[in-house]
Order: sequence, then C-alpha cells, then structure tokens
Amino acid sequence: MQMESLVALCKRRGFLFQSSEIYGGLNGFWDYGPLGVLLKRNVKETWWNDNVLNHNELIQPNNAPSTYEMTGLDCTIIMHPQVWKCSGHYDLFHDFMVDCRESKKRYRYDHVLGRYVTGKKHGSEGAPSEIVKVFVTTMETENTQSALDEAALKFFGIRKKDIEVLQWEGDITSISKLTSFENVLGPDAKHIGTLTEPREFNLMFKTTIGALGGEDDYSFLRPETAQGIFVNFKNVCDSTRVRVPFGIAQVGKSFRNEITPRNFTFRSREFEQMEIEFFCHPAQSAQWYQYWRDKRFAWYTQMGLSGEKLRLREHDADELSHYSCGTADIEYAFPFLAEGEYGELEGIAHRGDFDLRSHMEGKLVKDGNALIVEKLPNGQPKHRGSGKDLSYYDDLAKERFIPHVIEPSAGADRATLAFLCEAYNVDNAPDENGKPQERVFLKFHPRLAPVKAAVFPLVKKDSMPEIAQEIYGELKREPLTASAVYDDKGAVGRRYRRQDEIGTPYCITVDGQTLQDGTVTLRDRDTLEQVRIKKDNLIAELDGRLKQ
RNA sequence: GCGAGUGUAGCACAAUGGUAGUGCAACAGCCUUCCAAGCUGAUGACGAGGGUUCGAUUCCCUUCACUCGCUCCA
Repeated sequence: MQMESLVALCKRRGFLFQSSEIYGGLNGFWDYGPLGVLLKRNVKETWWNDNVLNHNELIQPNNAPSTYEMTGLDCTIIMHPQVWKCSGHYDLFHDFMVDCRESKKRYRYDHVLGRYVTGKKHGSEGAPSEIVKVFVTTMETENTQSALDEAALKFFGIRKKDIEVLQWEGDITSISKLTSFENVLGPDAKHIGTLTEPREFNLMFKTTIGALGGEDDYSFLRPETAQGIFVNFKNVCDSTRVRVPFGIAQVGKSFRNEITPRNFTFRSREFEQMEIEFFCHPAQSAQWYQYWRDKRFAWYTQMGLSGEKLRLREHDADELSHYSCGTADIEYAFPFLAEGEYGELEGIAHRGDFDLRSHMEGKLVKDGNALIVEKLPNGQPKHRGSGKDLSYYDDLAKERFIPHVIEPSAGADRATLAFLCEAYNVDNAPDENGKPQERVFLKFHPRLAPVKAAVFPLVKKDSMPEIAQEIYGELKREPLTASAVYDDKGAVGRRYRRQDEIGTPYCITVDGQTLQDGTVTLRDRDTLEQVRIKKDNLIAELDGRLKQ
C-alpha cells in the first residue's frame, strides 16, 4: 500500500488534517476530522473498556498471578516543575548542544573536551605553511589526551614520530569555557570553525505560570502521562480502598518537542497516550510483567492487526533503561518504514520501584547495581524528592514495601494510524454491468469503525425514504449505532462505495420487498453479501454483529 | 538541525512572463428497483512574504509545509 493514497483518503474523507493548515501548517501537529475523531475515540474507548471498565476484579484472568483491581485518573498537563526534575526528564530532556556544519553531527556542549595546540599547518597547493593555534577537541572521556594527539596529528598532517613538534597549552577543558569557536576543530571535522554556537535544546515544552510570571514561574507541558499517576499514588490508595496489586489507567495528551517530526502522525509533538501503571509486590513483578506484555499484545491482534506486521520485541539487556528489569515493545510494520523495519506502538516496561522512590527521595542515579539519590558536589541532593512516604502497607501479610511498577504505555495516535494502515484495502467489485472495478475499503474491526451502519432507501419513491428514515431514527437512539448515517443521494451502488471507503461495516437498504414483508437487506462491507432481516430484529442483529 | 526534491480547487493532474484547464469528489436538480463515475446547473485553486518587471502562478530571495536521505529518538 502506498502511504500517499492513505494520506489522501484521510484528508479527502475527513480523518486527519494538518493542524493550522490555512496558515501553512505546523510541523508535528495534526487534527482529527469528523471521521477521525470517531475513530480515535473508539480506539481510546475500546482500550479503556477492555482494561479498566470491563475488568472484573473478582475473577482471576488466565496467566495472571492473582486477581487485581483497575481504576483511572485524569491528571493535569502542567504539573509542579519538581515532578520533572525528580523523574529525570528535566536533566535528560534539557541540554545545550552544538552542531558541526561539516560533519553534520550534534554534540552535547559540555561533553566536547579539548585543548589548545600550536603547530605548522601546510598551506594547500603551494601556499606557504603557517603557524596556527587550534583548539582540538574530542568526545573521548577516558584517554582524552591520546585522542587529542591523534586529532592534532591528522589536522597538521604530521607523522606520529614528529609528535613533539606540537606545543600543547593549558589544561583539557570543555568548550563551554571558550568564548569563541573560531579556532575550534570539531571532534569529527577536518577544518576549524565548523561548530555552531551552543543552542538550548529542550525536548519539553516550557511554559510560564501566571500572567505576570517571571523566570522562576515556569513549568513544562508533560512529556508523558505516567508521572501524574505516580504522584497521585498515595491519593488513590487513601481514597479508593484498592489493594496491591492494582493498576491506574490514564488517557491524555502529552507533548515532546521532537527534533524531527515525521511520518504522518507517527511522531507528533502533541500526542495522546494510553497508559497503565500497575503496582504489585516486588516478588510477583516478573510474572505481572509477562501477564501485561501478553495481554497487551493480544489486544492489538483482536483489534485486527495481523500476524506478520505486528510483533512483540523484548529489549536486549543493554537496551534497557538503568532501572528496568525488562521491557518489550509492541511494534507494527508501518508502510512508510523500510522493508523489515517496525515502529513502536506500545512499550511494556518493568520499572521496579524507580518512580515511587524518585518522588520520595529525589532524582535517582545508578550506582553499581543500586539506585541512589544523585548528589551535587556539596552533598545536597541534585533534585530533592517530596519526602512523602509512598510505601504500601499490606495489613494481611503485615508487610510494608514499595510496590514495583509494570507500565504498559501505548500511543493512541500511533494505534489509530496502525489501524488505518491495516484497514486500507483494495479489491475488485463488479459494477452494474458486471465489470470488475477497483474498490477501496477500510476494513476496520466493527468496534473501531467510525460509522457502524448506513441506511438507504433503494430509490427515492414508494415510501422507501420514509421507512428508511424511521429505521435511521431507531439506530440513532441506540448508543452502539448512534453514529449511523442516512443517505438517499445518487445510485445505491455509489452509496455503498462511499461507505466502504470510510469503513462502515454494515449497510441497510429498504427496497420493494420491505413494503410487502417488512424485511430489509443487511450488506456486509467485506464480503458484499446481503441477508434479509425483519426490520424489527435489526437492532438486535446489529448489536450481536458489532460486539463480536 | 543538515542535504536533495516537491508545493496549482477537497483529491489526482495540466498549461502559461499577459488575469489558469481537465477528471473525480462535493452541492442543487433530473434519471435510477442492489453495488461508484448518465444528464443539467451553480461553486471552487497558483502555500506565505518580499524582490525583478509595465505586468509574476511562472524568474530570484526568504519563509512555511510535505517527501526522501543523514542526524536524533526518553
């Protein structure tokens, strides 16, 4: 499938528009149109229902270590700035970077180390040699001087045995100590002066709180919904009588100032997440991790993502975050990716007690195999935690512990995009002369389809429109079929095609026979087959088919 | 952020230094008794800003967006 055809269809039929399009658009932002909003809401609602609302805490699911409870939250997008400092996002997402115009590489400003050296540089093509003083740099932190030696030898074009002609000056320092980069040789550059000025690089959207807010009144738009759940852990425990193990779910917008938004809605700067933070006893966490990983994978399969394009990938040990004892990605082979490449739909991470401890004690760093509070040179915590006790007391086992967390974190927009890509189908259907014609249809799972049913009078006469409108009215009253549409324009075949293109699973047509025996035809989007159904049984029939 | 390419109606395309055409879609109506493109009619576009020019959609510059490659990717 060509991605362009899908993008064109999304625009043409009102699934997705570029944000602020009449002003030229905005990179990394997308709007959902009239059909898109129905589709995305179905994705989110299906997720919410399957994980939270319909979960029965009295019954132990297959492969689950025990029964468990599920509950929800809806937290604010702007939170106390300390949340992001303790979570680690502030340090990780906020840097000064320099770019090299020659090598096209980007470096963390304070990580580029170097030293002044003076030597004789041969002029090019017979030009006289000249004595130049250069600040040679490297990213090497271990054997910095030998890396600098090498870089200097290469730059001046001299042999290793003549190394003593180089005159080094001063100590090895970061380029952040320099006032100008004019004489700086970039770590991967052949010429001097190729580094740009340091630029602030902030992956979190910064905002000011209060109309008169100054420098100190800033916070950030959340880069993930998870932290709202962690900082409310105690509130939920104190207010809802939940017992560990339990999960808190949240659906909401998050924001990341991506460097390169690309691939339609796949990487957007404003996006929606569907996250669960599942709190359990440390001894059972490995089992719960597997439970959630498998449960989440099965969900995408049920919703129609087919075997080959969907995969579950366990991260290698060296790929894991320092606090994680296991992470798996659910990935989909999007059509805009190269052959054999997959894009992440959802990550399921075993996060240990990292998050709750961070908000108790302060920002944590790895020390050997342990996590300790990161300290400033003066011994103070770099980012001080809340100091609140976020441990859990199990009064049956008489045990106090900090729960471990399993985090299934899904992208609502990515899931929606994957369902769109998967649904896009082209086949051949005969036209009125029996000649096969190309047919584009979206093969959505009935639960996800934006419009569940369409009602047509076969022709606009003989009271067929009146009967069809009556049926339409009944469908509109039922929550499940309320998104139904009525259409009596043009030939019926054309109306079928219109519905196929937006993925409507069922079309109901009132025809001549309806007048005689009260039956209507129910047409299936995928097979084009029609069955006759008593119009009084229609709601029940649709109900059964749509809930499959 | 770098490099290359692209930007004409809702979508797909065309033409042009002298006020933009076609197909489909959408709209009104007609015709249609089960799988789109039959008839009639009306509507609709040169991404934005600046420059050159008597005159720019066309040439130049800037900018924005999209595509591809690199970079990045919690």
